[in-house]
Amino acid sequence: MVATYKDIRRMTGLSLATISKYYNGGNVLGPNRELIEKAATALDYQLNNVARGLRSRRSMTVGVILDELDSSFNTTIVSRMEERLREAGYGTIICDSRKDAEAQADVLRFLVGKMVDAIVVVPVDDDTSFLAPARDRDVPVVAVDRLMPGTDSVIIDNRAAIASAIQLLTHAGHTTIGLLAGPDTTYTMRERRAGFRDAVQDRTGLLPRSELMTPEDVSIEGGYAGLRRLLRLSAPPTAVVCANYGFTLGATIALNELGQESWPALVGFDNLELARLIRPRPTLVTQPIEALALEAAELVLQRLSGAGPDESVTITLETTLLVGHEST
Amino acid sequence: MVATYKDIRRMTGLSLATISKYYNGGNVLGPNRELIEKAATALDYQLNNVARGLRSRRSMTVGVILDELDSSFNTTIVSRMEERLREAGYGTIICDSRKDAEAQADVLRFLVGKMVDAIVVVPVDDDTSFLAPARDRDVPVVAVDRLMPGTDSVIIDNRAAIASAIQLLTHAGHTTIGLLAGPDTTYTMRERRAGFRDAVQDRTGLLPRSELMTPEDVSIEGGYAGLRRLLRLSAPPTAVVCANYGFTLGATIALNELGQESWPALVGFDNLELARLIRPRPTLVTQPIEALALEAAELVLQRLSGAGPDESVTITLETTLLVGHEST
DNA sequence: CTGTTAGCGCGTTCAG
DNA sequence: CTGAACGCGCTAACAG
Repeated sequence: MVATYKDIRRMTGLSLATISKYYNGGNVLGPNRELIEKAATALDYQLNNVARGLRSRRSMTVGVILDELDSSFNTTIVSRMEERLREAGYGTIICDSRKDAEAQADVLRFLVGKMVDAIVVVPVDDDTSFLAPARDRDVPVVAVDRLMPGTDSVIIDNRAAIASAIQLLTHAGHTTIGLLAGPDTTYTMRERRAGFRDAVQDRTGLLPRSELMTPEDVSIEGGYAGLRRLLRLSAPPTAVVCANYGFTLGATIALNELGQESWPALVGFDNLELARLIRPRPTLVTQPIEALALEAAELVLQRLSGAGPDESVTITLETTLLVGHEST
Repeated sequence: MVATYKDIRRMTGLSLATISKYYNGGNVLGPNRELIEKAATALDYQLNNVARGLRSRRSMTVGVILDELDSSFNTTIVSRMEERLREAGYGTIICDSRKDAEAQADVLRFLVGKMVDAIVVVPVDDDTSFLAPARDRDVPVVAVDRLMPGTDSVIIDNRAAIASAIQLLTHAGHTTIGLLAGPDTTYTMRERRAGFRDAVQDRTGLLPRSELMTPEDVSIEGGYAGLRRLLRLSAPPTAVVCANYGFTLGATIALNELGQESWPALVGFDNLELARLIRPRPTLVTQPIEALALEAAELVLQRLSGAGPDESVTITLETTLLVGHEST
């Protein structure tokens, strides 16, 4: 049987209230503190967080919903966030929505039912209606990597990220540049495509032809097919920007299957580890993923402590451009 | 304010016991069921799992401790396990031990304090003493990818996995084969090295020279350095087996930096996605990672339901060999 | 089948 | 600073 306050009372003769105070930072006399500590170690006592949560209406857990778990971006987010939250005493319950909106709504309800104190989400798309159960119960929500109106968000400056890539490429003399990006249904892709269009117009004075920025499936396969399509155009691009990590992978696979002569310059996204594996070594738009995670964690903790403004907060971080070899 | 049984009682006139029975699968008369259902939707009622857990002594969460989160192996494990456990109503709290034994002991205590109903762990090393707090409180533990005496374990047949690789290579005429593996401090590496030694002796009649199987740091860098070392030997191997995914990556990076002529045959581990990216396309020992996760989840659920034998259970799964190109 | 009565382990009033 | 008493929301005996 697991020890409770009652067992400590039996050993120390103190009352439950005093013991409770000891564990909650109240003032307890020195001798009594020692009594409690001795009893606790003797009994191998451990606070019961469930009972505690019942009274204090806090489960000391936060829920994290990811659109996929098999991505280095999300893995880093979870790892860093979990570390920070645990430091603050919170457990992290993760759920994978598998990029499925219905599953996402399900797991949100699941988490709300689990009485999580807050929810962090990398959402499937821009639809925020699935958050209703959380809002109804005043469970704070923080979105990562998506700007969601009325919700705290931690994002990167997608337009600036793409613009930095375009600047590098135009500076190197490229005038026909292709983009591998997904459909405009998610904030991230919409911003990156818009950033591409604006930056190209800015630097060349012309809007990019639409065939240079046709939406692809958001997947490695999409990047693969997209790159091949771009190179088959009558006026193919001499440089290609990949709007995320999967596209970068897919495009690289396609390049590897082609003759070396026909390689366009490539600018990819994320994952430094990979850069060493790939020929040609791509230039990479590098997101501050760990910082993103930490900002999100801090935002959660701030909301949980009741601090922070009434309106929703948006934190925007900048990317850096890591220039590769053979690619510009 | 969130609704409780009392609110439902007020709306229906029924007693708390009846409402409880309704939510716990007891027999409740049709009209009463409807009354409760109507009240519940009107009040937007949701069961309070914390209160429930206090009575029933189950938090309906399981803790998962990973030695690292940034590995496709562990990511797949978590993703599949989480899915299955959620299906059964359990939340999954993850913790990253970052391959640090002390951190591992800390998070275990953290999870026990969070009243998790069971713990799944991919342990840092073979030392099981850190599990004591869980054992003391009768929290079932399942180890994944490590054989731990006295603990339920789900593992793969590491010796057979390596043997299948050696068989392929010797069949292709290789007689001098190198191994990239870590030190013998973890079960997995110990088994794979032993499997290598035995299989080579089996097929060639000779024990492999120790310089062909020197331990390397378990990392991409270790694989990189190890492959270069092997190729600089006076009698370098004509084929190399990589004992895990990181070594496979590192070795491939090293190969890419060398001239094509000097490539030995390579057999790697895991990650099919990667295979398409790499030249030469390696032969891969493929672990049934999803099956591993599902077996672990089922084992947990079985223990949670009180079933299963008194002794600890070991489940062993087989790997398959995915033969690549240009590599044998 | 339903209602009544006790708690689960802890935090929080209030007196003292 | 300490103790007694109550209740958080729910489940588990019992009666009826």
